Amino acid sequence: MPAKQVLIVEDERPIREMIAFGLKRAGFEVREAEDCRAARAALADTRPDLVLVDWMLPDMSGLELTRALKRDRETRELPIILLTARAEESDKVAGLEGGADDYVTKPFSPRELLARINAVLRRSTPTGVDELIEFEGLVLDQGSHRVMVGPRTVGLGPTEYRMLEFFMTHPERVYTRDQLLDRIWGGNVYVEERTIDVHIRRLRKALEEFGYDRFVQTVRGSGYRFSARTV
Amino acid sequence: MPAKQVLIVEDERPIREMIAFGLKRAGFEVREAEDCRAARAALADTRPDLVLVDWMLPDMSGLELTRALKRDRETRELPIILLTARAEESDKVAGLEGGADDYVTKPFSPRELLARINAVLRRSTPTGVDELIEFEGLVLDQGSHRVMVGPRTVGLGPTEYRMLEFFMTHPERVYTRDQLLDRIWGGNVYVEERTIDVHIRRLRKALEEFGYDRFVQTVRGSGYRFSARTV
DNA sequence: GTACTGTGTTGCAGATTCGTGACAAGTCTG
DNA sequence: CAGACTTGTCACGAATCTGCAACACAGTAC
Repeated sequence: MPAKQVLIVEDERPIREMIAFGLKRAGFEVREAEDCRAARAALADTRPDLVLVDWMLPDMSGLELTRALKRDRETRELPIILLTARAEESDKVAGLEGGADDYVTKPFSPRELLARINAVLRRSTPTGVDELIEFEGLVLDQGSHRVMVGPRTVGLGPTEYRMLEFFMTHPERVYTRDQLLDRIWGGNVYVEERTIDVHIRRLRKALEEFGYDRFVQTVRGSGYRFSARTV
Repeated sequence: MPAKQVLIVEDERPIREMIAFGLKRAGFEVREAEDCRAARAALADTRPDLVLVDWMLPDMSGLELTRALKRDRETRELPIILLTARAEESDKVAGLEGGADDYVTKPFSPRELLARINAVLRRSTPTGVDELIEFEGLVLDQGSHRVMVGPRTVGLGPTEYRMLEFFMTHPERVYTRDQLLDRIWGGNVYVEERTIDVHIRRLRKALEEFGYDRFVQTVRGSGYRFSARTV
């Protein structure tokens, strides 16, 4: 079982680091964000397995962030735990109604926090990257998000590399060529949409060499999808 | 783009009709309900794209209705806009926490209402493709009937896909070929009405492959209806 | 029954979308 | 600079989708 990744959204640095320390010791991989903007940026990059959100944040309340994440299809499944101060506890109902999966009142013991996290993770369905990693021979180094195919990376150019990386972190979902350009080539580059097809082809070819066929699927009229399902 | 359907829940008839008039002029399809009970009945019949709820209603407060709708998995996704009188404005926070997507204070100009509606719809309705993805799979959560069409390559072309998508979101209701052309093909395309029949045939055929017969029903002289009832 | 209307079914040609190989320009390495 | 490697485009054929017409069948009115 690869390490679970937790994103901590908390503005007060000491608290944040304390939590991070505790989680790392418990075997979690930790990412940190000091406000909602940073959190969104982090989420756009990589999807963690769980998000810890402080109730009070400088730019947007944790509740609002929760609500926003639960509203977005992209992040709806993401388990969220709210951190609230005792005084704010009366708002816990609002917190849960906002879509949070659980809440923990400060001050809390590391043991309690861990218990909550594990409980929420157990509840949430793990059909995603992890499954992919374990199920298939492809190795996804969760830390640096480096994708390795077989003993050496062969036949994959940097672009196909990024493409595979993106697909592995966003499986089971169809992306239009437009979206792929956005998320793999990044922002404002002018590239023909059909170019995607060519890179898809190259990626497929490279994967085939290792017996990984049918992972990149075409959804006619829409785009492409990366799937571990045997179809 | 097919016309969006809005359900107005408002007990005072003049206000309700005024709003309805404005929305129709703006190209929306409008349904009306005078209280929460009627609203629920209407929702059981057909699911609109958005609901306008008055704060003060005879049988249940708009806030309660909002909360109830947001609590039910069936209607959770449904965007809701609350209509509040100026005096009630202090409750707006409660309204939003109850799950409403936006609120508008009376009196409001038609223009403002339209702006809010469009904003909410923009937020809640992803691009066509994304919507597809959401149904990719394919999941019809129709009450207790959960219908799934296997993963991709169901023999469904984009058009049949949109057709199924439309039917799934508007079940239990008869649509004429004319309406189907409007809402599935969108606005101004000249297509023979009989073409609908062909696509209906293809959709039926594809569904049959998965044992989902009799979902698409013919209403002779009128049109077609999609029903999840096993009849 | 007969005529008539509405719907089911099938085949097909044009249109659209995708897969694939080739290629020139660009980049990096030594 | 040569050579190896990447990368974006293009062109062409293959696969698929789409709307239509034509025919078959069912329901209805007389």
